[in-house]
Amino acid sequence: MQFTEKKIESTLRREGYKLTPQRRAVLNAIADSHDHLTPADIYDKVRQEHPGIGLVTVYRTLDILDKLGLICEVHSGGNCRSYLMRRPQEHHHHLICSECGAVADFTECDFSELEHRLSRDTGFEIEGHLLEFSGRCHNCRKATPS
Amino acid sequence: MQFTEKKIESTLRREGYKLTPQRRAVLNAIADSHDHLTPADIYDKVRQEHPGIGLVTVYRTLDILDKLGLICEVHSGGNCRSYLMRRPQEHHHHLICSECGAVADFTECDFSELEHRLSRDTGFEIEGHLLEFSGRCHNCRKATPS
DNA sequence: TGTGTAATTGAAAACGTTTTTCATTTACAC
DNA sequence: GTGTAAATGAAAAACGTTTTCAATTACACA
Ligand SMILES: [Mn+2]
Ligand SMILES: [Mn+2]
Ligand SMILES: [Zn+2]
Ligand SMILES: [Zn+2]
Repeated sequence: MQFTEKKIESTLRREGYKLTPQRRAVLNAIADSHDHLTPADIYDKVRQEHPGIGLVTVYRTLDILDKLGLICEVHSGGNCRSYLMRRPQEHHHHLICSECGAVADFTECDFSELEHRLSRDTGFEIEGHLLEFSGRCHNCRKATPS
Repeated sequence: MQFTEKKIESTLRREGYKLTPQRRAVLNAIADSHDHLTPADIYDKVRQEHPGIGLVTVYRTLDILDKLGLICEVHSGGNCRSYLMRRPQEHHHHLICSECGAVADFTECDFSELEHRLSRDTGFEIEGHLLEFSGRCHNCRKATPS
């Protein structure tokens, strides 16, 4: 923990970000929890020790920490829905371009083995799954080869 | 297409829902597109033929169609983030309880083969993936065995 | 083919989350 | 210490979504 925290602080500094008490507080809130915390969760936790912090600062700090790869953003259930016609036996998954948002479909996914194992290990009764790959699509690769 | 549409209309009726022009319009908007449409997308499309429809009605219709299993909701990128500390080499995935939201972690995922194939077929350069199982957790199963 | 009624609709307002704006404060290089 | 650019927080705007409620409408039934 302390190790990780030190490393994170030095990363911030190295990237030219100032190390403010607010950032430290957000960092600690996340580090102290083994759960996923929403921005609001983090705001609430941080305010206990640090009343007066602005929610805006929490958002800004999260953006930075995420951009630096120090925390990771989890795509949790909520307001990010889109819909499509359910066509029978058309279970499929997506490849999404991180640059332009282009979507390609694919259908391959065989999780029967993994589902058995997980079910046994966790007691969950598995009902469905979500599989998504992200990457750069053909067009974006041509446009800006990295 | 016509077939699917007819089936859907009869399903609505069978479940006691009235078949209004607005519902038909939302249905057609989704059926006509092979893309995922957000509620706002659908609203825009529907309004072309059916100005005066309320966005509220779109939302309500989507809820119903989803509940009946006629369309499916896709978890697309957007505003549903939560954060956790990125611990090195801790790439992992989630099992999420659809009833209480409990989360269990697991680490197994080997997509190297699939990634190769997808990359070849689609031209995407794959950078990452998201895998999530949903189901009912141990506690929820004990509480309400289905 | 009317008629009654419960379901459905849309305007408006409320809501929760995230972003923008801007004046004030602060970290830190010198 | 001092100067300066970066960071903060209050407030308001901007989202996407839900609630409320009076007016409208689909459809079962006479
Ligand atoms: Mn698709
Ligand atoms: Mn986890
Ligand atoms: Zn692209
Ligand atoms: Zn549960």
